[in-house]
Amino acid sequence: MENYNFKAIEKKWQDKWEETGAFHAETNSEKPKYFTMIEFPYPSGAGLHVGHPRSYTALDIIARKRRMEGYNVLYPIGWDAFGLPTENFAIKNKVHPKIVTAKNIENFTRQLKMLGFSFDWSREVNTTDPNYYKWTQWIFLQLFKHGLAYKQEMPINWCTGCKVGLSNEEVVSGVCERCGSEVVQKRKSQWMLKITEYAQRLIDDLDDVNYLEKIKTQQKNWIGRSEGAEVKFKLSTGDEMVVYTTRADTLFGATYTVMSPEHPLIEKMKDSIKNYDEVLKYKAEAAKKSEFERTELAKDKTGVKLEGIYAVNPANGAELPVFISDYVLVTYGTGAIMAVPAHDSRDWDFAKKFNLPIIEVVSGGKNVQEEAYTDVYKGNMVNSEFLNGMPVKEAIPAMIDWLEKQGLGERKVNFKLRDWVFSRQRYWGEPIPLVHCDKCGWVAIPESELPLELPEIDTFEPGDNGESPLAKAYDWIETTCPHCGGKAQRETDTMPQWAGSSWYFLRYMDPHNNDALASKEALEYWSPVDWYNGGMEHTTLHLLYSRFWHKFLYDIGVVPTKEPYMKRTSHGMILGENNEKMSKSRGNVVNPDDVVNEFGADAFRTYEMFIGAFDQSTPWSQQGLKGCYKFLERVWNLQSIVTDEEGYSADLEKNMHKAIKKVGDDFERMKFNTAIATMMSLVNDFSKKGSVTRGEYMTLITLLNPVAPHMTEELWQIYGNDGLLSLQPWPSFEEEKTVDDEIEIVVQINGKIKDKLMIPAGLDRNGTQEAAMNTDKIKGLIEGKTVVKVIAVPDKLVNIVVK
RNA sequence: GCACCUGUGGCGGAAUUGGCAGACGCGCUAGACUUAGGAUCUAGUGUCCCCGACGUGAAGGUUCAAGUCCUUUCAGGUGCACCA
Repeated sequence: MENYNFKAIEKKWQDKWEETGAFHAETNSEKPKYFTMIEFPYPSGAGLHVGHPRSYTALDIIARKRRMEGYNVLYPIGWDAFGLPTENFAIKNKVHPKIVTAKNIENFTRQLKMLGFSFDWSREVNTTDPNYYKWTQWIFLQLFKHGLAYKQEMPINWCTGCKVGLSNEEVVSGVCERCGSEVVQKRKSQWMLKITEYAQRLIDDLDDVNYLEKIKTQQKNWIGRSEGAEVKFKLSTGDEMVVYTTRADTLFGATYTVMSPEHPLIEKMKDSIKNYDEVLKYKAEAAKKSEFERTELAKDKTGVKLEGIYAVNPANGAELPVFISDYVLVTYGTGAIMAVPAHDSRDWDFAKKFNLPIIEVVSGGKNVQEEAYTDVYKGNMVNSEFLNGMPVKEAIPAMIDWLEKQGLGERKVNFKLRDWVFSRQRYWGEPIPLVHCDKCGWVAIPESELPLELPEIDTFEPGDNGESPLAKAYDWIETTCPHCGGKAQRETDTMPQWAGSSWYFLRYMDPHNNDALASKEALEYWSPVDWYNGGMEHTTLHLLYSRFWHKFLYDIGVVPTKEPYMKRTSHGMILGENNEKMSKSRGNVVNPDDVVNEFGADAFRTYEMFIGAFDQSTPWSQQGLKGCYKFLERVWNLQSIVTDEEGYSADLEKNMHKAIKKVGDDFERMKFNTAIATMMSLVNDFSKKGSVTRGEYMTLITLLNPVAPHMTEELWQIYGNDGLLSLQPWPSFEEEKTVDDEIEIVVQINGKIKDKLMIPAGLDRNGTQEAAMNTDKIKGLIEGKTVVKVIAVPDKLVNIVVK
């Protein structure tokens, strides 16, 4: 027996798999299909993080098991390669992002290949490849043609130092994450996508998919559906102010109203507002505040009363003051509210600050002068005329019915979800394939001109005014209008990184197609993705955006399913040994190259799966890694005690069947750690016994193959088997052989364990009870006491209740 | 502030359904082999006044029986941030 030489073994089998195309998926094979997918990585300069392989190994195990179960498996890989870090690196080092990207991809490819994932490399996609982004642009054009893309003035985060637009993630405490300069809001005309049109469907169709419950919850919270009413308030100017409320029941408790500073009515009424100067000043201050400041000052409410104006409460005719305040958002509801300080804590804060009356209309809480009472499940209406005595849950619809009858308001559903800001003033993204013509406005370029490639430019820095670097590519910008043939200019904004990742799973189905994003045939065969695993950090935006695009593509007949992903799971983070997030600055980064070099890919994969509960974050441990290496070595060394016997030995037969069942089930439940623990126990059994039959050994390495594929392939070959172990059938078990003949049960007296005994498995309730009561120990313990009750659970325990 | 998740030995974690808490691994202790051991093998390892009792962040409750269910509470993490 040779020593376990992982370096030679791993290289050998990786080459073999590649030569034989072992993991290539075939469209329209006779076998049932299985499409399993991980989030394709952003090829950063830092290389692979030990967090990446956690997800990749997990679904590699699923993919490999499915192949062994006879499925035609698609387990693809690609690159989400547009994006800021690459562009920033390019600016700093004056290299073309294309070159940086190619280099990073090369490194990532080397690292992924060294880990032996069973990806179908022939289907590799790259979002920055013009043949790929041709179709990203094509989808955008369809959205544009269907009226789902529009241009609007939106504020962006603008770094005064770097002179670039920043994403929200790059703004830390109001300053630029990289240079520390002040970040201000700058208004820019931006492309928007109408995701809000799909809000309801994005909630409803969650019923049809198998996502982890917490993922569904996050999606729903993000979309933020609320049911309420729009209520019309007459103003003293004769204008009408519409407010949105979910608590129509509290209308009698409204003591003032608030409009957001940006509300259009303010300008309309400027002649009636006596303190308009003050109002303008407040508006200017609010506009200056960054999003960050507005939220930071959440508790300290500010505002200005509109002098000379009042609103009329439609319920009781009361005259209410009208304020403007930045705690009311122009983007949500109608941009105006009725304030009920007794039953809303924000209104309560504001009322206290401005000394406004607080009227209780729901009883059941503490003194509303001390604290707002917001519970909607307890309490009854008071001070509310026809609503008095009703519980809140009844009062809400009763009030809305009344408002509708009087023509004073109507039911209304609102969503927190906003339309998707789709423009980036950046170079390294997909060009938006539109031109602006003075005569025709925004016009789509003909689909035959796709892809619209990024122009070659020398400097990737954005302009001083925050335009895209493309704004300086004058030759590229100037073009003719496809509609009227006149002069026109190209759009210089590019798409966000979310674009390419919103549909990449479709491209995997048919990655080299030049006539469509994928053929009808491929889409029909492979859709939907059966199992998609990724980080919890992508479960809101990325998932929502790609579901939105997919629904749109479904509506226009491009894809055959409503939902892109049938099953979505998430993995936890791997932390540094010190229990902190891994980062260069904390000096706790583990490099996969080092691990593989020292212990091999199989040990790395095994440890990544053994490290802890898959969905939980957990710290790295070099010792734990060593333990897994030792386990593999023990499996390897079992060779010295293998017998010629083909089947299972009599004394270990049950263990074998149990293990096959347990390992298979655990893989499916993503309990990889306990699956490996089961195999470790099996190895312990063999060692203890001092021998293992060839049949047992072959089953063990087959079960272990998805986790440690290289070593098990080698052992498979050493034992004279033909073909790849990776393509052998998954071991089967017999249910009846997973049950022991005799089972140890526990005998309790008053819930405390007093005795244990072996009884035949499957013995009924009475038999179990009888056996338990008749041991000498138990007889002695219950002697002289009154047996009140006996609970017998077959195959488990007997509990004797005595007095 | 709101939502979601997690609290179990010295450590990572097990305990699919309410039914033997601590599987498996690490670490530690002792022994064997050895010139040597950061190698390998064997045995032990929740706590305690070691009979027996106590133990799953804390306090209550339901139950014959609770890590698991309910109520309250504390701590940590993640997401969202005045969404009316």
